Amino acid sequence: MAKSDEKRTLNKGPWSPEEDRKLIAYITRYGIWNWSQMAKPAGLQRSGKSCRLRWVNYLRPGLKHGNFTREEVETILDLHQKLGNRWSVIASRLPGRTDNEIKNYWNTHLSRRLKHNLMPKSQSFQTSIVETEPKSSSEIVLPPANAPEASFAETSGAIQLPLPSSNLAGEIDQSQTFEELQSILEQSFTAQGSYNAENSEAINAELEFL
DNA sequence: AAGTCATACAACCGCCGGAAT
DNA sequence: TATTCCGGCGGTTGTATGACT
Repeated sequence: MAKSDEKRTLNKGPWSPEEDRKLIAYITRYGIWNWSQMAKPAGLQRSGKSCRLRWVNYLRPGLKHGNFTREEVETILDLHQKLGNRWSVIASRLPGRTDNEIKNYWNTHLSRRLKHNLMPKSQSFQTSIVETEPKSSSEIVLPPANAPEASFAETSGAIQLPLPSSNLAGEIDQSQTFEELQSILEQSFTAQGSYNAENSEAINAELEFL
């Protein structure tokens, strides 16, 4: 098929649970070797970029989703003040969070607040943070100080998953349930010595919605 | 209840830098 | 050295959902 035809037939938009499952299964079995070439053998009509984005931002084990903790928000504010829009650098300081997630959080929650507070950046954030119920959705609300702390387990970057030679390699097929995939992912992390309870929670969270 | 507006966030696009050839 | 390819980054858009009138 010509490249232009391939481009035309590529899926766009939201990922389906089935596509997620295929990507997880493929990466669990073969690891990450070349995004642009992985999609086809994985059975996905997606661009390599799309696959990479989906994995990095949502499927990768160890990711946290949901509300940012007070510590995380403070870290974002602090680092953004120092670094500007260097989201990937900021994300590297917030294990389990992605640059895209932080960027979205900034754009929807924090930047508007900055705009409304026509004060020097360094002061505006400190004084605009509220710790009670928000008066409007645009107001920054920090979690209580006793909220669970952010995990600092290292989770960023590509992971090394077992290759086909491992015992896990032959265990995945198209009819695999997510419970089974979850188990295999956990085994993958155990095998590489990076599995822990936080990974477990993250894997659960990732697979739950599927 | 229906229509409109605002918000949140998943995903895409274009660009850039580094590695490979 | 020049070219090509790939991965990564930041900006932006599209859409689903909730709030409001």
